[in-house]
This record gives sequence, C-alpha cells and structure tokens, in this order.
Amino acid sequence: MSKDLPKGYEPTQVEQKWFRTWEQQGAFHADELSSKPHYSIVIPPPNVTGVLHMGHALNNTLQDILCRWKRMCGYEVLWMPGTDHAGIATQNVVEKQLAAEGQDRHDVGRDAFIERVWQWREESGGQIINQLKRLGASCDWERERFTMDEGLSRAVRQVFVKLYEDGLIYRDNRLINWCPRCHTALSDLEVEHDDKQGHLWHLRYPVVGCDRSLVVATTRPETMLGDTAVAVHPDDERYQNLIGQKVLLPLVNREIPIIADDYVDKDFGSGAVKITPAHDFNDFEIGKRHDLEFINVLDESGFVNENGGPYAGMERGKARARVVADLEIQGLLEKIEDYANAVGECYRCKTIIEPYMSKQWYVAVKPLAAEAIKAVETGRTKILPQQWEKTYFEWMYNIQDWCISRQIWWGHRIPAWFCDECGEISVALEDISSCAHCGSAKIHQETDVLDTWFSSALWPFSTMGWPEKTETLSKFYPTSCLVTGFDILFFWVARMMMMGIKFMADVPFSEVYIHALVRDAQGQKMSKSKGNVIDPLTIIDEYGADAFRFTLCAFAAMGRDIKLSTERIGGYRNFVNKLWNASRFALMNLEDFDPTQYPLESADLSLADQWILERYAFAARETNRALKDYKFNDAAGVLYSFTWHEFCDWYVELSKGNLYGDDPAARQQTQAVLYIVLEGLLRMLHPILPFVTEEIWQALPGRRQVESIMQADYPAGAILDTNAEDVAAMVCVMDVIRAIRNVRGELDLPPGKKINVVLDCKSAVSENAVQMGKDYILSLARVDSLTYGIGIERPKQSSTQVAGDVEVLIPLAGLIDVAEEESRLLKEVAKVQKDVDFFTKKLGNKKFVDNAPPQVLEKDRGKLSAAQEKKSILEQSLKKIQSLK
RNA sequence: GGGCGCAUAGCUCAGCGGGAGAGCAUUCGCCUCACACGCGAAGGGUCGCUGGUUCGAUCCCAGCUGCGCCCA
Repeated sequence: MSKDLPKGYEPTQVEQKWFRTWEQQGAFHADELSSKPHYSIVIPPPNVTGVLHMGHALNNTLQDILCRWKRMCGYEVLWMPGTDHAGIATQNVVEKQLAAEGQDRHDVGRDAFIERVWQWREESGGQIINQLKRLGASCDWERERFTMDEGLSRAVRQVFVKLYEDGLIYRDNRLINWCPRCHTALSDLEVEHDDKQGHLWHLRYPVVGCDRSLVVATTRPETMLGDTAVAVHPDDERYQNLIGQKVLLPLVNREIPIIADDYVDKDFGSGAVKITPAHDFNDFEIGKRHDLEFINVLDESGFVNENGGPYAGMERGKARARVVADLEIQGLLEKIEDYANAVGECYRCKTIIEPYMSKQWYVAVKPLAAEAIKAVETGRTKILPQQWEKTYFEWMYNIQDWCISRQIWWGHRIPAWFCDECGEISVALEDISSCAHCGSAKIHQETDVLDTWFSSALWPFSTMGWPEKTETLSKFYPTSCLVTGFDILFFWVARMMMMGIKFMADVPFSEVYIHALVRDAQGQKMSKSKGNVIDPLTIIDEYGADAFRFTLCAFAAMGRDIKLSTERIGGYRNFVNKLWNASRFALMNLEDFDPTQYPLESADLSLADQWILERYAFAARETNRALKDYKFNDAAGVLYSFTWHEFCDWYVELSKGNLYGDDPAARQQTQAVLYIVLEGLLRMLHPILPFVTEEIWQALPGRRQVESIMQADYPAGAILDTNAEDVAAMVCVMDVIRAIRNVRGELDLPPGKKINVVLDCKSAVSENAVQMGKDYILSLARVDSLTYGIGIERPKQSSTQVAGDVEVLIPLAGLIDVAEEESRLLKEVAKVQKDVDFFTKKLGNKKFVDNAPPQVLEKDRGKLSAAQEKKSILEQSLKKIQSLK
C-alpha cells in the first residue's frame, strides 16, 4: 500500500480493486451458523432484462448503507441478491430477436422458444448484477437467485398446489384486462390509467315499434357492435314508458332490450347508456344482473371478429372510424364532443388494453389480505414513512381477486391438467400422466404461465431455500427490513406480506422503508421517451461511485422525491476529494507514528484535541440515530459537516502548530488524536463511501485488528473522555478567531498583512481560554502580536469586534481606513440593535413573562443582556472612530 | 369522484411550538507548505394566502389558491 496518495482522488481503479478484494475475502458472505444477531434484507429483484437506472441506484445504495452499517455494528448480515424472470418483458426481448430473423415464437415452438430465452439469459441477461457491483453493493453474491431457478420454481409450484387445495385458487370466465399486443391477460395492477383527450360520441338508437329513439353517449363507438341492451335509470321520468321495450341496434340490426338499472347516471349525457357486457367492466356487471347476452366482437389481437358482421377483420381503431362514418350516413350520429377520460394501457408495451371475456386463473386474496392487514395494524410489520400505511390499508381493504394466468410461454407453467375424458382439472406437485379424477391418460397441461409477481411474492422465503427447512431460513427469516419504492407497494410488498404470512406463518419483514422516486433536475420523471434519463454508470464513471452514493444518501429525505442534478453530484465529488486531501495531510504527518505504541489514556489532551473528540462523539451518536430511523439525509448531513467544517476546517488547522512545532511530546500527542479521529471518521463514513474510506484506511500507519474496514466496528460515541470546560474554552477561542477574521474580511486586510490584536476579556473564564488558546489565535487569525487580559490597556484608536465576553481590538496603526471602519461598525450596531429591540419587546410583554417556562425566560434574558453589552461596546467604539474624522 | 402529498434564500431541499438552516449559485479578499474539486469573509427569506388555537406559530387546526402522485 503506497502512502504517496495522489493529489486528487481517482476513483476508477480504487473502486475496482477493493470490490474484487472484498469478494475474494468473502466479506459479503452471510453465515447462517453465526452466533451473532441477524440482520437480513432481500433485494427487490430487478428484471433480468433490466439495466441499472436511478431508481435501482437509490434503492440499492440505501440497502448497502444499511447492510454495511449493520455489519460493522456486529450483526450477521444477509443481503440476498437476484433477479426476476420478467415474463412479458423477457419474452418480448426474445420475440424481437426472432422477428429480426423473420420468425415468431409459434414458428419455433414452445420448447425451443424457452430454450432460446435461457440462451439469451446466459448471454446477455442479468447485466444489472454487474452494474450493482459497480455501485458497491455488498450483497452475498454467492447466493444470487433467479425466480426461474429450480428451487424457486419448486416453491412456486408448492404454493400453487397448496392454494388450490385450500380453495384459494380457482378458474373463472369473466372480463379481464387483455393486451392485444402481448396477447395475454394482465392483472388490474398491470394496467396504467392515463387521462387522454378523446371524444364522446352520441349515437341514436331507434326504438322498435314507434318513431322515438334513444341517444346514448360512448367513448368507444365500435363496441356498439356488441351491445345487448340500453339502460336507463329506473326513476328517470323521461324513459318510464320505454323500459321493457326494444331498440333496433343500428348497423347490425339486432333488437336489444331497454332495461332499468340504478347504475345509470341520469345526468350524464341523455341519461341512457349502451350496454356492452363483453367489453366493459361496468356493463359486465349489468349484463350479469339482467342476464343479458355477452357478445364478444373482438379477437385476441383487437380486430373485429365474425360477430361484427360487415366490420369483421378490421382493427379496432379502423372499425371505430367506419362505425362512426356509417352511423353518420344513416343520420344516427347525434353529435361528437371533446371528452377526456382515463384509458388503460399495458404497463409493458403501452398498448391500449381491452376488457376481454376469457377463462383465467385467480387467487382469492381476501382471506390472505385480512392477515396482511392485521400484521401492519398490530405493528408486526412497520411501514415507514408511516403515511404509506394508509395507502397500504386502502388498497388491501378494496382488494380484488388476482388474475394470475398469463398467455405467454416464458414463466412458471401452471401445474394443472385438463382431462379430455371427464373434463376435470388435476393440480399436482409432480407432473402427472393420468387424470386424478377418472384415471384417464388423455390429459393435457394448462398452457398458461403464472404472473411473474406470483413468484416474486415468495421471494423472501423462496430465496432462502423454502420449501426445505433450511438453516438460512431459520437464521434470517423474517427479514429485518425491506427497502423499496412506493410504485411496487401493491405489486410486490402487499403480496409478499400475504404469501409470507400464509406459508411461513410469519411476516416477511419487520420494517418496510419506502423511498422516493428519482426525478430529473426539473422534477420530471425520468423516461427514455422524454430523453431526460441520467445513466448511473455514466455518473459513476465521471464522479465516482462514492460521490454518487453520498448524493443519493444526502437527498433521501423521507417522503419527498429526489430531483437529481449533476451539479450536486459534483459538489459531493468535491467532498470526497476533501476527505482525500485531509487524509493525505494526516498521512504525511503520521509517517513516524505508530498507533499501537502510543498510550492515549495518559495523554495530555490539548483544547483542540478535546474539542474534536467531543465533536466526534456527537457525530457518531447522531449518525447512528439517523440511520436507525432511516434518516439517510440526516446521516449524510452530520457526516458532511463534521468532516468538512469541523475536522478539516478547524482541527487540521489547529493541529498544525503541534505537528510542525519542536515539542516532540506535543507532536506525538497530536498525531495520536489526528490518527484516532481520522480512523474513526473513516469508519463512520464507510457505509456511505465504501471505496475511498477503504483506500485511505488501508494506507493508515500501523496494523488494525481486521483486514478490511468493512469488518471494523462502527463508531458508537466517545473515544476518550473530554473536559467540558476545556471544550468550552476552545469554542471561545474559535469565536475570537472568527471575530478577527471578520474584521479582516470586512476591512479588506489581506491575510498577508500582519496585525496586532488586543483582547479585553470580561471574565476570568475567557481570559483563561485565551491564555490556553493564544497560539491558535496567533496562527489561525494570522496575528503578529497578541496581548490580552482583564481590563487590559486599550489602544487609542482601534477597530472593535465582540466575541462573547471578549472584546477584540485591532489597533488602527495606519492599517485601517477610518471611513471603512465607521461603516462596518454602523452595520454591526444596526444588527445588534435588532436583537436588542426583539428581546426588549418580548420580555416587556407581561403575558409572555407570566406564562413562558422559566428556562425560556432565562435564556432570552441572557440573550438580551449579551446583545445590550455588545451594542454598548460597539457604540463606544463608533463614537471614537467618528471623533477621528 | 375518492385518497395522499407538496408550497421555506436565485436554485435544490432540511427543519416543524420558543430569536429562520444547509448545499449549490452570488459578492469581496486570498496560488497560506492536504486540497483552487481549495481557504477566509459577506450578502440574501412578511417560511403560498386567509382565519383560528397559544404568552408565543414557518411549525398545530380550518379554509383557500397553485402544483404533483395514487386509486376509480
């Protein structure tokens, strides 16, 4: 390990080197036989087709921070990684490949197609795994799982069979969401609703046997081909005498009844509505209530079928145009209005979905949901931020049965067989060759596969070896925490809850931390079509993984979306560089230092040493508290200001006197504190900045007890006891230094210009502080000569500043422009006058004095007298200056 | 239509019952022997609007306005 660290931090090689080393050391591996307390997280499995996007980066950075932190806190940590098989998405990828060769999946056949998908997966699937490693993700990669693995497939099958046997899986013929492009059913959740500007067509249907007609309004005129009724509200006076009569459905010339149903909104359109039970969810319900005919007029690709008469063979959009045109010719188009309504789209391909009659498999989720609700109500599982619990409950209370069958090939094939003889269904764990009901060998297996989310729902236990009773399960289930985005709260979290409770008899996780969405700098959702996507890998290349992780952590405030801008990442890159350079400074000054040889207990700590040790203890406590509460931004904030503004800006500067001085004992003592603080700081930062901290930690002098910073203990609080009075003295000295710097800055006295300073102390405490800290003042404020004391002789003409109860006087001595000093003092007086006014008024309010708690009163009185004191000093000084003019 | 959330410094956001904070940006002075991806100093806010509770409200409550998201 070279101690000649380069002047600027260069992340690329450092990151690769350490990640390799950690993997080789087995530092990510979780031991189920360990006696340490467990901490486990299962990764939200990304799609095997996926590439790393900002959402993944945030999600996995947060998980990694938690895992690294807990590991350092002494837990046996399992972070379980893997990918899901993304049925529709993956099938689409391979279908596209085939299309490029002029083929479709039916040309190659089911088995060959699936073979081809596996081949694709071997060659190009799961690249996201390597991308997660670039981020530094400390998953137990040896355990990587895939939802189509043998073990997980076994779990899927077991669950399916059990749910079927328990009567919780059934088949039914009803309306489902159908994607005419993917050619499969979708669950309700897989349909995205988007408000689209469309039209409302008003169609006129002639009543049979009289010259009246009914006007119905629809957003989907082409479905009129499948109308089997017109409905009006039972109380609608306008139509009382028409109920029970018939209208002649135009174009197809079918007579359909006029029915009454209180679902109809009297005030919408004409108050009459066409009913197409086979193509609309509401109409479906009405159709069942009134025992209407269900006429399906579309085929599985969204083309009109033979039931559509002259329109058969037309694509649904074309059919719409033709139907409207034909109605217009016949004078049956009353009017067209602009109308916005929510259109359902396939979440995979954005094709407009079609409510479609078909026979599918369902999970009856209500009984499962009841348990999942109870688990959150009782606090067995906590959802954070808590507001999401409401959303969870809302959905769970209104949950509908889950359509789990998909008409695709890539996925877990449903283990059900239909008997060609008796017509019964046999469901079995192992493939069967004869019907379980009649024994016939004439059976064929269901061709449908299961919704990918069905296998994802088992993830927390299937990945740990279920249905076997494994050591992993007994050590790590239930998991400690799940970190995920709210977009899959229903898709995934809720279903894992249901399945976990059902099959493991315990919740899958104790806490669920829901994080924000990553947006672009303008607050827009990142999307390929908008072209505003920022690629995490490009960011890592440019700024380093550590800077990127710190940015995400600093932005991850609970309950608010993240607007990511590259400028901010640049800012945190600077932070990493700052740490790097402070460490270089330390290393340069620790070359002759051996941490194992120095007895810290007997050390004579300087003011600066005590102060930084006190700040260190504070930072350690606050960081732990923040991480415990998932306040990632607080953790980042505490560490940022401790590192930069306390350690670098102050302690490093304060330490230079002793490090460069000629007192070997003082030098060695300062080296010791510099070493322990930096070493501990690196450990504090490691969960957020894994790479740079390891690189520096390894370069520190001496040997430590563990090979990697990953295995070192996380700082919990103070390293050494400190004396509160000494710490306060240091703070006083720092105030004096700041006051002198303020005068320098305001009066344009460049650092090169040496100045003399007189400090008039108002108390023995501050005099003592100045006495102990005079060297700090001399060097940090660049003071040439310093005199101080209580009631010390004051220079005749000087610039004045007040630091607590120390009056800072800088003799003019030709240095200072009188006019500038006057304007500076006027500004200062005005500032302090505001304070005096504020507190005078506040303390003059009888109600306040009578009611406010004593501590508050005491504090405010102290503030008032301090402000008055400061004001009078400044005013006297101002008078003197003005007399010079 | 139902639900949830957000409005704080030029920008991005913390804070959420006792005198308004950070980062970035801005201005001024500095190549000070770790760092110009830097150092020091400074300026900048009726904390969306209107009421209410309170000795005291950016913070709690109600209403309003504007902007998001989820579900129908």
